[in-house]
Amino acid sequence: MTASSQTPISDLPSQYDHAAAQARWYPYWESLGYFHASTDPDDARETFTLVIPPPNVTGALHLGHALNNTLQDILVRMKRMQGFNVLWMPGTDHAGIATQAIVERRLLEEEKLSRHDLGREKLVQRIWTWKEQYERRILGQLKQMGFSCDWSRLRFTLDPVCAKAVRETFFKLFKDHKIYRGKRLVNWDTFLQTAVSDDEVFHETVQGHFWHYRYPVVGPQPGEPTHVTIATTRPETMLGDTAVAVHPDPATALAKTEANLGEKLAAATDKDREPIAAQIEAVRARRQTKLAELEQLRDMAAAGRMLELPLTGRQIPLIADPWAKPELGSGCVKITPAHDANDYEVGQRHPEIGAINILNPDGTLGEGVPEKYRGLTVKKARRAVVDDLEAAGLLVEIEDREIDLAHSDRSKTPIEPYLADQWFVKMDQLAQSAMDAVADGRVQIIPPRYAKGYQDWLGEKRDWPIGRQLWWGHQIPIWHAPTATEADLRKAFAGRTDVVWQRDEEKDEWLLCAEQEDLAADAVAGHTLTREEDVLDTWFSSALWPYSTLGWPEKTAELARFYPTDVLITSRDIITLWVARMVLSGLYNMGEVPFSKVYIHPKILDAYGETMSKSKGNGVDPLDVIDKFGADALRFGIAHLTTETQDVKMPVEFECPYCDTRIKQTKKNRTLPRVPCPQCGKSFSTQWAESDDDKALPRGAAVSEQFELGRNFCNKLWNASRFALMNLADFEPGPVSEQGLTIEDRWLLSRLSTVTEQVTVALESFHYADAARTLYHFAWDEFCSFYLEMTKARFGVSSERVLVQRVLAHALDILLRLLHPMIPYLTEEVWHLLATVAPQRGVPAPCPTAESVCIAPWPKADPTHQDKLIEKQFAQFQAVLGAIREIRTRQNVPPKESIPFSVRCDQATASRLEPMQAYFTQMARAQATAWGPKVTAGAQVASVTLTEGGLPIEVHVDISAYIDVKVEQARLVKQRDDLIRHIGNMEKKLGNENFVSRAPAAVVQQQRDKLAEVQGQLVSVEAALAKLAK
RNA sequence: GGGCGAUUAGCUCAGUUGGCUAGAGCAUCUCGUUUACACCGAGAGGGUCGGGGGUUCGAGUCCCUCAUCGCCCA
Repeated sequence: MTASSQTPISDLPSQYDHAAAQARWYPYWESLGYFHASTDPDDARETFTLVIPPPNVTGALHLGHALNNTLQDILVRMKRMQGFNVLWMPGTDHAGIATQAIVERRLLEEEKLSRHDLGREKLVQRIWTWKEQYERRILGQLKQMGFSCDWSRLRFTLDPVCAKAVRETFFKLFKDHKIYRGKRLVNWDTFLQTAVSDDEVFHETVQGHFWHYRYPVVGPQPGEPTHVTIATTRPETMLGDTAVAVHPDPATALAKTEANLGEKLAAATDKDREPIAAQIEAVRARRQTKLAELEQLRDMAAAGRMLELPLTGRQIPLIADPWAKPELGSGCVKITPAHDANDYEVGQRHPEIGAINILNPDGTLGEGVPEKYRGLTVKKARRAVVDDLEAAGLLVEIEDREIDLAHSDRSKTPIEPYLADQWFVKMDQLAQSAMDAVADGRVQIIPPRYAKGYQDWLGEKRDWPIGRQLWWGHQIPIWHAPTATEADLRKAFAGRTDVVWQRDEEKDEWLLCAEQEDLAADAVAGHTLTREEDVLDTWFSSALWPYSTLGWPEKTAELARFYPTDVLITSRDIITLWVARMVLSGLYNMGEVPFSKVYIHPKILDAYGETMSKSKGNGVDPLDVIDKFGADALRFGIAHLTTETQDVKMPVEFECPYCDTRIKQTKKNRTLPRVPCPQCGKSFSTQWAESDDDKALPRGAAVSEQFELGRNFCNKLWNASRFALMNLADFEPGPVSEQGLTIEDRWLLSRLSTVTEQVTVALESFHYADAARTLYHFAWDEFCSFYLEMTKARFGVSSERVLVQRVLAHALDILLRLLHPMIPYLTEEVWHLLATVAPQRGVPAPCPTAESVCIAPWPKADPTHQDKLIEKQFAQFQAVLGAIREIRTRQNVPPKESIPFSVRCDQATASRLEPMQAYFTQMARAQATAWGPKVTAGAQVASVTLTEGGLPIEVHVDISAYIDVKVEQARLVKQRDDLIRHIGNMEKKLGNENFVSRAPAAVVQQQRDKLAEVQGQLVSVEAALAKLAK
């Protein structure tokens, strides 16, 4: 494609058409293969690689993804321009539980079917359909945002290439005895009938009860209590009790509690004192009333006494364990190891008490409870148990209480702690290797504060539960052989290295693991093998992402060239779940860390500081933002906000589809199905619309004003480019000699060089906001507001025209290249337009340019252009111009009127500024009447004294035709007072012996110079005042 | 309960190793369509840097403490 499909320069619209540019240039880049990383052996370019954090296929992308990928694309595009062979590896994640949960929920809602009605194969098929649909949508979104991934290498965590890596890793771990099966208390989702990880659980406080009831002591001896009282929020779990615990040393425990409270009291503020004092009182009282009894129970526990467990006919032991808190309740606590995390720990310390599972996978009560309760749901069982305890006269009290209840994030139903078989990876050595990699700097986490969480989490070395009772995922490559002997296995797999086995003593069976090929049910003669049903945790496959995507375990050209990758850019919430696991798996499988740098970026929050989510209704769809503001504006806005310490707060607004009014999103309106527009009165629908009436309304997009900055900036650039292009119609390439350059040319080249350096450094160190702000300021306030404005006066001068055109074409060229990573579409659009008028351009000599800015070389700062003196001199010009403009406005000089002014300054400054008269005319409608040290102010002038560049410059504007003495006096008086106060402060400082003797000499001198300047200013102001008073 | 981070103009944010009278964008006010841009131009107003201590010649910046908010881990 060439620019011929673009509009001719003379017809360019005055607003940047982002939609057209997006449609034009993305296919262009793709068709020319710019995003494709090369494995050609003759390609000697250094590689630069990063893998995308694969978005999961649960749903569409949100602004968080936009941020994450914008930052990656900015880096990738810069590196590509710097000449690297860049691979940005794209892909998506199957997100096992999340995706299956969504498809199951829809299945139930729309067809009233459970997954069991459908069967494994059909359900998985449905999920694949879902995946295809959402993957397409996600990829479309990524492309619209302009991301330059190597799409020819697209991967999915469940595709055959990744599956091979997963199989290989599992096999290797199993062979290394790093995988085992054990019983663990898991978070059981009774709706989805699977274990969910801690990260998939959210807590909610609900109104509940605290039931107190009594267990009879078996054969109480004289003087002993006949019952112990326990309390629970979940009475039905008593059916699974296997002990009651009492503290082994209640006296010491109470004393310790009291001592702790005492310390707290001493440190407390007045208002906190009272409740703490009350607590201490309670503990003391308790020692009086309860201690003897608790000690007696403790002795009974030591003696092996038993309790009657009501309703079950079982007897359970009284045990001594510190989990029982003597200061709380009765001091005794029931122990249900199979259904409570703390009780499970107690069970580990007292293995003899055992554990009884009372639940079926679907959340009804099962084999472990008396006949009568079997098949009841937890809710019904709770009522039955409470009723039966009451009937038995054992219920003591029911207390109302707020309870922290765990819910599954996936099904939104309450979690039941549940003892289940689980597959684990042993983490001791693996975790250590990942800790070492960060500790010794092979992996650098940026900003470094995030390394602490990473190290702390790995330091616990908790084994990794990898099994999920799901159907969507990598099925665990284990076959159970309950009947075969090891001799059978040896015989069946003689000579094969791709099958290994281990004994599971507890289950009394052999576990076989097969490397890549599945085992047939009859693979062992005379025995039947059954495949493990569980699938692997999604993180198991994403842990391999940096090399599974490159084809490992095959020895591919990609793997050889692109592993290890360079950078990973991600969000802080998956540092442990994902980053840590990639590091340890990379070390384990590849022997090398998967990336050397991890950049952790901020999160996008709404105006209330809450994370955005569809379920809260405060989410913003990047496509809505693109529609409204354009992809470039979205990207620039994001870069501009990505600072190091702050999360990105983004006030969300609805946009009325009728009248474009923006309506601030509130916690109240963000969950409504329809919202009325306060401007035009009509209602529009939101994401919550369900009824046909609501759905019929046009949708109000959710956007944020934060993107206006980017949109305005793009439009500014567009118009600046348009102006430049119009004036370059007769451009002729040629050399630019140093001698021909004016002060403004040299200023621009100097600034360009400095900015190039700053932007490069900022982007290479992930300081996106710095880079964006630097470019924004340079492009708008310097390139547009000064250089372009000044060209207006120069284009008409035939002797200057050619040179100005050459400098301008060069400046625009560099600016486009520096901006391309952030705003790729606009820069590409202009790049091609520029090529039509100035295909060869450059300073000092013109050279042919790249066909696309996407592959144009990244600008190099030319240090010979950097000139601090020129910048200072230019600043003087700006200051004089500013002074004239200020006086004009203040004195209400009509904009069209030209006014005379004079400047008193040293001769050198005068001879520099005097030739710039054309600009004072052009930019301030002012004519200089005199320049130099001998200039005196006329009678009716408004004056400003500048200290720009050290020496005072007095600007006197003749306003005899307009003067408003009062206005001028008021301003001067205010200025004088400010100066006097300021001088006072500085004199005080300089009069301080400590300051003069202890501060660095340079700082002291600086203060003295400043004082002199300001005193000079004061003299001028007072002189001006005196003149007005006449 | 432990850890991390934040608190600067009405709003969203900058502010390098402590050192010019604390900056930007949006919003507000005044004026404006003169060679690209009203998604624009010129100018103005607006801040006890969350509170309180401390270190220092000097604190938005360093230390302590309190308050509020957010996130992570128990």
